[in-house]
Amino acid sequence: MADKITPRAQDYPQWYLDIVKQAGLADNSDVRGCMVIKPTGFALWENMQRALDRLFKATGHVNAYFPLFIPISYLAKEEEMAEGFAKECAVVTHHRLKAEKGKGLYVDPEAKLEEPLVVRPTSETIIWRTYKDWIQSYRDLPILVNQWANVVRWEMRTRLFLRTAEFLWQEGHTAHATQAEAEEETLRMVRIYQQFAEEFMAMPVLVGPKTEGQKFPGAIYTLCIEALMQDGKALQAGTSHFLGQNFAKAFDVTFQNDKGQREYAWATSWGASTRLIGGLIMTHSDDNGLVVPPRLAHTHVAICPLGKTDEERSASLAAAEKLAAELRGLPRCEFFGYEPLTVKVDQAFDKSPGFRYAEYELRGVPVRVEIGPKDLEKSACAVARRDRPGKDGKAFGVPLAGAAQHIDQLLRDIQASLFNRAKEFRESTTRTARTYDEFKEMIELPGFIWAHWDGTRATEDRIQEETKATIRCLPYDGPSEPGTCMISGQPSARPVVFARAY
RNA sequence: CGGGGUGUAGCUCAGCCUGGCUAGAGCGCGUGGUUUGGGACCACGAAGUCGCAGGUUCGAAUCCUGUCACCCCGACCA
Repeated sequence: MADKITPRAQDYPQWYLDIVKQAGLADNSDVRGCMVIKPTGFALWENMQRALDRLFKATGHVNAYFPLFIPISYLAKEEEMAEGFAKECAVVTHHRLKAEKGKGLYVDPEAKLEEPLVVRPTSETIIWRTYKDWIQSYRDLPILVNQWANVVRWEMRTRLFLRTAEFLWQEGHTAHATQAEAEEETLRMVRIYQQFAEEFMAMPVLVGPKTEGQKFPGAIYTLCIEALMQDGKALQAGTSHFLGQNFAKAFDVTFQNDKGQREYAWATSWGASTRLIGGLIMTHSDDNGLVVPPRLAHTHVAICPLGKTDEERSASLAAAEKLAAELRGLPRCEFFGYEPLTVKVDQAFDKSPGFRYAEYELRGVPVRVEIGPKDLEKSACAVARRDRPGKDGKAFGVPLAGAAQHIDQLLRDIQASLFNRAKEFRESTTRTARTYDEFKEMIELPGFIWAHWDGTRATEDRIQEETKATIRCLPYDGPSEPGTCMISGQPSARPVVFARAY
C-alpha cells in the first residue's frame, strides 16, 4: 500500500503536500525554495500553456523572448518597482570561477562585473528599454508581446507551486498609443485569465481591481482574478496591470502621433504562473488524490484490462485496445484543443486491480475503464469517473458498442460538474458582513466576505492587522449598492471582497 | 532577522538520556514463486562516510565544542 494521503479535514497544508508528492507533480530540490517539476506536473503546465497561448494568439499577441539578466541600473529606473522588488532579487556579480588544486572551485575575484546583473523578478524594465528601440511612430503601435519564461523572486518562505523562489510563467507586455487602448487591453487580458480559469481549470474566479495598497509596484492599477480554495482561503491566480506611462517615462519611450507630436507610450503587463497548478490542486482534488479537469488532463482515459489467465487477459486487452483506438479516433474538437484524446491501456497485470484503480485515482485521470471476463460476457465495460471517487463513481454494464461516445460525453460532464461544484462551494461560503464584529466572526469561517470599506489605506491596514484578512479585489460582478464602511462609517460606493489569502 | 525543531538505507523513523561486539525496523527496490473485479502474500537479497569538522575516551551514531543544511511558527511576500 502506498503512503496514505493525509485527509483534508485533518491537516490541509499536509494534504496539499501529499498530493503534490504522491501524484508525482513536483519535489523540493536541493536548492532552497526551488522545485523540481516532474513529468506529470510539467504535463499539466504544458497543457495550461497550450490553452493560454491559444487565447493570447487569438487576441493578437505574439511570443518573444528577452534576457534573464537585467542590469541593476534598469531596475532602478522605475522607482516604485525598484522599491517593491529590491528585497527579493538574486544578483549576479561575477562572470567566472577559478578551479585550483587544493582550493577547489571558487569565485574569481578578478572577474567582478562592472555592473551587477539582477536575475529578472519580472521583465518590464528590460522590455521597455528594448521598446525604446522599437517604437518611433504611432504606426509601430500597438506592440502585443508575450513571453514564456522563468523568473526569480527570493521569497523568505516557499511552498511548492504556490510560492517558489524560481517559477515559470508568462508575462505579456504591451505598448499602446492611447490610454484608452491600454486600459482596454488591461481589461481584455484579465478577462482572458477568467476565461481560462473557468473554462479550462473549472475554477470560478472573482474579477476586479486590487486596492491601491495591493497593486503591482509600478502600476497605476492592477486587475486580478481571485479563486477560492477548498480550505476557504483565497488565491490570486492572475494579474493584469495598467502601467500608464510610468515605464515609457522611465525609459524615454516616445512616438510621433499622426499630428507629428511626441507622446509617451502607454503600457500594460499581465502574468500567470505555475502557481495555477497549486490552485488547480486546491480547487478540485480530494482525499484519494489529484483531480484534473478533463480539458487539462495529460491522460484522459485509463483502461484497465483484467483477467487471471493468459486467455482472459489477452481477450480483455484486445477489447481495451479496440476501445482505446475508438477513443483516439473520435473527431477532434475545440473542447480538447483539437487534439485526440489521450488514452492509456494499462498492462500492469502483476499489480492487483485495486492497486491499479487507486493509482489512477491518485494521479487524477478523469475516466477509468475496467474490462474483464465478466464484462466481456455482456460485451460491456465498467466506467469510473474521477470526480466521484471510489466505487460511487463507477458504472458497470456500459455497452462496449458506443462506449467511446459515452466516455467523450462523460468527460464533458466531468468538466462541467467540477466547475459547478467549485462554484457552489464558493457561493455557499460567501458571506456579507454588516458590522466589524460580524466580520470578525465570519473571517474565522472559510470563504469570501463582502463588506463595505471606506477606500482608505488606513482602514485596510487595520483590518489586515487585526484579522489577517485582505481585500482580495473590488469585483466587477456582484452587489453594487452603496453603504457605509463597517469601521469608519464613511460612505462606500459598493462592497468589496475580503478573505484570508495564500 | 527572532523563536522552536530535525539531520542515521531511496522514504518514514527507532537507537542517543546511561558510550561497548557485526547500527536496526517498516515501506520502497531486486530475484524467484504463489496471487489478481478496490491499495495481495511468502522466501531470499542489495542498500548506510550515522550532516560536516574538531575534541574527550582503550572505544563515539551516542558525550563536548564548533559549523553547515533543512523543516515548522512569526516577520516578509507581483
